[in-house]
Amino acid sequence: MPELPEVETVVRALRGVMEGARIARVEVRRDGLRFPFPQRFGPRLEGREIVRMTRRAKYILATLDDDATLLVHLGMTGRFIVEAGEGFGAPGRHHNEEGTAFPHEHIVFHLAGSAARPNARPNARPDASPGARIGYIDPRRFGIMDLVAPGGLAGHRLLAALGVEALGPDLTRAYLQGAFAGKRAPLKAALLDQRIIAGLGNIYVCEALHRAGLAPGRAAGTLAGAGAAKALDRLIGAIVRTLNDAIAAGGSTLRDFAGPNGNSGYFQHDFRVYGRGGQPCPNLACGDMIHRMAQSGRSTYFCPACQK
DNA sequence: AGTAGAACCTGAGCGC
DNA sequence: TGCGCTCAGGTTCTAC
Repeated sequence: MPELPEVETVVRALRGVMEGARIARVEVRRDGLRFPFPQRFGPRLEGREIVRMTRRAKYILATLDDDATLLVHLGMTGRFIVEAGEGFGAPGRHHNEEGTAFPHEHIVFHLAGSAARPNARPNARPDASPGARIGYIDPRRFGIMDLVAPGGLAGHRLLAALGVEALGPDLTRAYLQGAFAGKRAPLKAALLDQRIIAGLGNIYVCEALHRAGLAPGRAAGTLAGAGAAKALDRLIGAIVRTLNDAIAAGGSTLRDFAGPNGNSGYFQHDFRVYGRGGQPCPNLACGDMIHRMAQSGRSTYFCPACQK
């Protein structure tokens, strides 16, 4: 579940449990995910308090009380499952009958009980997570976990190259005019490029392009000219509205994803084009069908009549 | 320089 | 039931 709205949903859910809590113990069950875990990953986390949970693009950032940062990317299939301290809730979710871990649970964070957190921040809920257990599950292991030294966040190789935050104040007409100028790459590819706008993924690019009435195959550079200012404004508005609507819906749930609280998002019911090849265009006046095509190896869904 | 395609992994779904 | 094929929310490296 890994585009910006899903990551934001996860951060909000984890914030209520982890912010102000202390990490008592970490189970590290393999050497790494997409990349190897840093040296002494678990021991360096143990005993630390999580001061703040934030998000940058699709990255989850947990600031620790020693100013180091735990950086997490969910890849394609990464997810967290939170269980409150009292035994194991939701039996069978990720433990089998013998109580052994789900095969793809690679990391488990055991938080200290509330009594062990005298320094909990005012906005932390002291009794929300008595010794909560937070498991990280990721079958395909495209996810990332790293521990960034104090002051090293801005220069981190994964964050340094990111473009403007999709829901941030820097996503402006002027910025995109500069970024798209002279680009012959398809608009779809330009929007997926995290170096330009950080946070969009395949689903929300398709959705935003349909809302904006712009064709995914159109050269990005054609939106950079002064004559395309209105179209560019439409695109920015569509991106922001699509993402905000998705966040409000708790993200999108494909297949069996459930959020950390066991809840699933429901924005997938609001998809206008994604996964709807062969179905009628949602624009009532249109009457055409949603088409599916491959762009740089990924599925693009669009309405050839509405999107120009 | 810029772009398609493969690669990294596993699981689900479908047709036969 | 089982096999083989395609596809999947992301990112990065290689080859034209």
